[in-house]
Amino acid sequence: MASSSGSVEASSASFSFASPFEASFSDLLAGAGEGSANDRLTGLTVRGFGDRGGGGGGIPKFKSIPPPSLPISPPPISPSSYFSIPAGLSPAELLDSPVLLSSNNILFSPTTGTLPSKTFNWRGINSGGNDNEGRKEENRAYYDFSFQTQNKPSSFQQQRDAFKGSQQPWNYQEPNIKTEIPAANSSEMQTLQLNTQVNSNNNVTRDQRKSDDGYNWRKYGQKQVKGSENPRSYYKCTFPNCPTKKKVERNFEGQITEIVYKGTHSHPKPQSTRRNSSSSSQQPVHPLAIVAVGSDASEHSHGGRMGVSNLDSVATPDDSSVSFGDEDVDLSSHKSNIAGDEFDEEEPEAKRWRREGENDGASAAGNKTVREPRVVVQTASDIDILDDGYRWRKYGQKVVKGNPNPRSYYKCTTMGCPVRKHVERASHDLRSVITTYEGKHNHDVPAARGSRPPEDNSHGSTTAIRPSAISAAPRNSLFGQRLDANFQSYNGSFTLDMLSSQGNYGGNYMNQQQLKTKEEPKEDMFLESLLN
DNA sequence: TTCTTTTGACCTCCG
DNA sequence: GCGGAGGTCAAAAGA
Repeated sequence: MASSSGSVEASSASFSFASPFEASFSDLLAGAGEGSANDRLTGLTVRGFGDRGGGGGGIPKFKSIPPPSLPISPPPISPSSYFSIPAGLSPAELLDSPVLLSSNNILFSPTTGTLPSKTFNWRGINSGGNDNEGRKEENRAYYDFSFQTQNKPSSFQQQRDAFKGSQQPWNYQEPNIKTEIPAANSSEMQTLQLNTQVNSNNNVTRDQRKSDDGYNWRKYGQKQVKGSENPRSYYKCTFPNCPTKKKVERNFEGQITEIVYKGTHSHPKPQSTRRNSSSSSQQPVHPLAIVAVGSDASEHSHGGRMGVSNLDSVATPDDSSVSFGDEDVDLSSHKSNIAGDEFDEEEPEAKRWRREGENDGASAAGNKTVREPRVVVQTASDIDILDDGYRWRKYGQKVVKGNPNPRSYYKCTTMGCPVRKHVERASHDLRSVITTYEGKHNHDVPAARGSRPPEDNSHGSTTAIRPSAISAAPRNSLFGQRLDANFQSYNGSFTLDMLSSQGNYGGNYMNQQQLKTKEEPKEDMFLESLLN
């Protein structure tokens, strides 16, 4: 697959945003290309969705997630947010929509634990930035973002201009974070990599390596795992007696596609002054990378394999105290027959998925569904990675044990595709979103954003929820609140341009709750049972 | 000199 | 018991 890479080096920050408008990518490049060699985009990573197993219909590698508890300062419910909900779009519906889960694709490194103290200086991207000013507005950084919806012609261009302009006091001073701009076309994921670090390429000099998560890691192994073209690196926390490990997978460009943490740090985060070791920490992270957070329950009983079969303990780079016990993420608790699936109530869901996932390549042919669980824990700032390029339809919602937050169930709208996912806010941190993927897509990423999925044409009653509809918006932690009832308190001027201009997703979204698909009585019943 | 990364070999688990 | 796959070790190399 042809690819090019480039990066934007801003004065102090790198950023990423997802562009649902792949057609305008060249525009972005052209626009961003203005400036010095170091300031211009030097790389547009065009990369297909990595599909595990090498098959054409692999699960998209939107697998990066920040560790469960990035020390992101909980955003105040800021009424100052320039956020407005388009007419006809109720906040409640908005809250439920995965569309909102893709506010943007500024993907902070999953291992970055310093987010809270950082500000993102959007101005700096093109104007050279004003750190002082950026800092002043740090508190507003997540909210003072707005973009207009009225002018539709070239949303992407507008976004580009918006980035270039100085209208977004959206500050984030994380000099080392590489961000990417994913977009999708019919069969691949395009990633615009915006590297604001000193280096213009993907390589990071050793001196610049700084553990994003604040911890120090030592690489102790690397393997080429079966079913993945990406090598997997193994890291241990260098702190004495700390059992924490992590696995990092990178694509051929060195971008992190997956991070799996195992264990819990037995120590506080080291001071950042010292040199850190993790080479992965400064590597670009695929915007859709999932930090498959999970650890094997057997961790302490034997030196068994790491895995995501259980979520007994999830080490987070940022907050080692956070763990996903059975009460937090009880994957085995819900035995509901979702959409007709027969769940083995005795078998942990993730484990079951994993087991079934070993039967490769059966889903599309109507055989046993190939399932590859991907538990994604995201902070609100990273929820945009839910923009996986696929289209989802909500078919259920329920509150599961251990988490007062409702879990939304979504199904890939592509006909015959068995993939489902459910999304819920972490009970321990409302700003974290846990997404679990089930199955592998047996099709390419849907075509151009803005176009309606086939189901839309064939089934008038079916509404595709386009998670990426507004993904081009700069990350705004406001989105982190969108699932909260307090979301309605936002009365800013944020308008969902893409919602209205890109395939009428706003409208689709608005109706998602209403548009129960007729062809899925089971799901309706399921939902009803949940609501009762 | 120290620390980190690389990499082949070995170990462990599981079907 | 065997083989495959993933995880870990540890010597060598590199920064």
